[in-house]
Amino acid sequence: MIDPDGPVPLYRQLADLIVARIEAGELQPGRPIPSVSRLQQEYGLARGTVLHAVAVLVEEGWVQVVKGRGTYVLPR
Amino acid sequence: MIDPDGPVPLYRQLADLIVARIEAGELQPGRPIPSVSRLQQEYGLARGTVLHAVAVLVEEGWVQVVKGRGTYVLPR
DNA sequence: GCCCATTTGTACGTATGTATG
DNA sequence: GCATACATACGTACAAATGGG
Repeated sequence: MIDPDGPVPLYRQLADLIVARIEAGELQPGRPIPSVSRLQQEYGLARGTVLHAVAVLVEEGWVQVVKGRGTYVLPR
Repeated sequence: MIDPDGPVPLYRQLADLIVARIEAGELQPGRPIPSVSRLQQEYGLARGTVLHAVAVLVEEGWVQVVKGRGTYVLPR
């Protein structure tokens, strides 16, 4: 899934992966994506790296973050 | 503010700048200086460079670092 | 109102790889 | 070779918001 040795930064790879899961319909609008801790475990990444990926997704309009609750997929 | 082309290393320039802000009373004893991320943004520097500058300030007795909280101006 | 678990936000410490002068 | 600087990444710690019991 994620290639730690490739030229693409891990946070970018993770962001792309989540987008793919959204586009595949696995993660649906209005529903939360896995929590930061969950993503950390799932992909074996550090917290900072996951947060970086989420920040990218917010910037690109894929998700919306609600502090204390979760990160939600936006409608398209 | 900071001159990337001058002979003075950026971390040294930043350290001097923060000292100036302390001496001007803008940053007060017992209060935190801007975070590493904040300083990165404010001055357009890399994380490592900011950390280097903070390390200099610690060495010179200007500030005290508290992990997870911030970097505080010491009383003089 | 109070505690507690969950979740996101912020922050510092350290390390590695790359590039430049 | 060395110092400087940037980007990335992991680790850890503390803070704030939410929701359930």
